[in-house]
Amino acid sequence: MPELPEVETIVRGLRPQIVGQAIRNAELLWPRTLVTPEGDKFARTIIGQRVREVSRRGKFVVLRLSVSHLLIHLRMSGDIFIKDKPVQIEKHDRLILSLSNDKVMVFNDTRKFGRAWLTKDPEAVLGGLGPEPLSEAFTPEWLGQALRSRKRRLKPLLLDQTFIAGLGNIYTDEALHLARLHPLAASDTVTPEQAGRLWRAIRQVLEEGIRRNGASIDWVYRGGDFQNYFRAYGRTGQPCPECGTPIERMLVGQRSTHICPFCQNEEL
DNA sequence: CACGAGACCTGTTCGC
DNA sequence: TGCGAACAGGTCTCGT
Repeated sequence: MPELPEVETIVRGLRPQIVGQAIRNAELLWPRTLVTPEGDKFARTIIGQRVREVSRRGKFVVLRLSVSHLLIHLRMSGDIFIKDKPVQIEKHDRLILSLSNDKVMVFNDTRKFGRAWLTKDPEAVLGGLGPEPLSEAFTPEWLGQALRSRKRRLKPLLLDQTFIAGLGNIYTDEALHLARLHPLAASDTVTPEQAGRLWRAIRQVLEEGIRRNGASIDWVYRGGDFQNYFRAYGRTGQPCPECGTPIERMLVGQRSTHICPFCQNEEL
């Protein structure tokens, strides 16, 4: 489910409900969800700490606690809910934190890919991430130079979280379509003009995604409606919004990829 | 360094 | 109707 705009939407919803609350109890229902620390040390360490701040780094939800950080990555199917006590455990609930305001934070994750870290050194987990695409550090010049310094196909490079943090399959397809760039184009051949277009497109699709509270697909519905404004993603056979040519689906690095063969044609 | 394949999981949809 | 295959918003690890 979640890419940068979906995670940002979740963080914004979470923040006012849990900042300032103390953690009264912790239940780990699927042990593999927790990368660190081992077993019962988790509950012992987290109980009693207070939530100081809720933020996002790339696709990670970051809870700064009194003495540790709790990092959560939702991967494909993870989601976080705040519920009133008493809660009954639902199918696929993996981690439950009881708070001092009689609410409960539930991490639910159908496919069990999601992961959490409780650590005093969040940089050990987040340190390898590339720049935040909505930050000042992400400039057209930086992007152009970074693309030229590698020799990769554009789409897998944009999906690489050590290159830029936060893009996933949807927003990458959307950004490449908006920038009129082919997902297989070699990064070291992108001109400054094209890099500028890509920079604008990335900013634009992420900002619109956030404005629309993310995208809701399949059975995962969170209220976002960006899925109604997709240009390319998931629109195989439907007309390109720019030129009417049917959108085509192809495979790039094992990920399904959607392009307009007319607009995104710098490849052939 | 770049890339493909397979793994990790459960659930839904598609094709015969 | 039934049943296996394909597919899903992510990332890691291994082999070439």
